[in-house]
Amino acid sequence: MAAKSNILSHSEENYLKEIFHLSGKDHAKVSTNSLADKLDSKASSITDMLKKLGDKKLVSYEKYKGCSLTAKGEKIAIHIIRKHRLWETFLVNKLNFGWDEVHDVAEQLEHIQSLKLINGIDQFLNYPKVDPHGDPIPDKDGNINYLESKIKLSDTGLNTAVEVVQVNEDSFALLQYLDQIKLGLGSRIIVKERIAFDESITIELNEKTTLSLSKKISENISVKYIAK
Amino acid sequence: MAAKSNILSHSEENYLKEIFHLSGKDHAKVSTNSLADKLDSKASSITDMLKKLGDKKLVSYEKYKGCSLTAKGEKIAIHIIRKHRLWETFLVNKLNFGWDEVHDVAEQLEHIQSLKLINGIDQFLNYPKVDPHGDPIPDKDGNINYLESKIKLSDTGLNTAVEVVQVNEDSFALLQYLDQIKLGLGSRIIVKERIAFDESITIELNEKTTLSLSKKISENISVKYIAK
DNA sequence: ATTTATTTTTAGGTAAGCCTAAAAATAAAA
DNA sequence: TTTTATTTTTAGGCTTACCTAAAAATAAAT
Repeated sequence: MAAKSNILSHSEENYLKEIFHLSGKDHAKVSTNSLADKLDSKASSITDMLKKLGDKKLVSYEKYKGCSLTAKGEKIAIHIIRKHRLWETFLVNKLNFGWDEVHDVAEQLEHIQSLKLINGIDQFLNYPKVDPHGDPIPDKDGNINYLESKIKLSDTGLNTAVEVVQVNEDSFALLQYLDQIKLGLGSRIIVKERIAFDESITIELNEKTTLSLSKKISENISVKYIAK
Repeated sequence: MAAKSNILSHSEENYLKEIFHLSGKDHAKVSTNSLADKLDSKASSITDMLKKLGDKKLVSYEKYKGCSLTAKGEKIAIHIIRKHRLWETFLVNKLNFGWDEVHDVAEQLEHIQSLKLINGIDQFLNYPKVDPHGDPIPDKDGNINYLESKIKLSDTGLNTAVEVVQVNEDSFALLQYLDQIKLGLGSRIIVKERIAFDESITIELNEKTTLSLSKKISENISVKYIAK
């Protein structure tokens, strides 16, 4: 019996990571098409890979029923996400990358195989809790400290002070725009008005600027309420 | 006509790097078998790849005549070596890796694609000139500052003070042994005796220890003469 | 100059990870 | 419930980067 290698390909790692993201906190089943979408490939390719990951016991997969991560698969997914977020933090904090410049590089760095390296980076950064977009960084045991009181800006009540705690890192264009209007983690916002027609909002930003944000933007920004 | 992608696979990059190393400063032709040896693969695989790299104009290749890098191929090879050595330096200087622990991780990191990243690391390290094994780090334009007066310990004259400037990074066992006997970059050595039978040498190390080194070890350590 | 040994190439095959097109299963609508 | 639409899977192909075994070219030895 050949010793199973235990080392996963970049592709396999990306599948696990994406299943984790799509599955969400409730560990919901993930459909073939949604994965194809996120991974920029075709449904038939997804089916192939899900079979393989199923055989390796990293994913629970039943034909036509979607998939979810096993404990083993989830552990690996979380470790990849840990690496991704630590590298992003390193790039921003130590090498002066902008928060809009880190994603692609981190997608490469997350596949580097070395516990000593990533734990070294963690220590070097003094064990950061969140990455430059406000996403929690799993610790070396895989624990993730979710901010419970996090709420989407699109769901925020009117005339209440909130603080930006997280933004979606997936869109380069969004991050660039937020940079431009000087909206970042820690920014203070009061939603002044919500327009029924398109669900856009008018906000007061950092006690200074007043501006309008589309629904699409406000859905990708998360905040927490703060004592005023 | 399809736009050629310009991005090389890890495998292609490894071939270029290895051809550069085997070719040496005189740009000698590299044989198929010597590459197969270094790359841990079979001659037939090498032939396949040399054809491909030849088509891409990264390598000059004529059947049965060996290969050498084109200007374009050499530029890429040097860039990969730059990345490898900068990462090794980062691991040792910033993350407290031992010089025997960095090779495998650097082999992975050297393939990360981002000029901003590697130039950022270079700056962060304050533009180091040599890596932890004493090998010169190419600058961002590809210039390599070879130490002209470098000489192998195996070729050093008797009773003359020399200083260790470089050791071969390829062997984990060698680096570990050197660590053990406390021989590192900057160590001072005087060769006291050379045994004709096996060409082993007896050295005085750091004005303290006296010990014997095999020919194989002394060939993998380079030194320069110093004023005593 | 032949013969022998070594090196290199060709021919044909494999596994991973993707693809398209067609078939099958499931979900939604009439 | 039957039809229609959507989702997912199967079947068969492609490319990359390997492999083995056999053939061809080159180098070394007699």
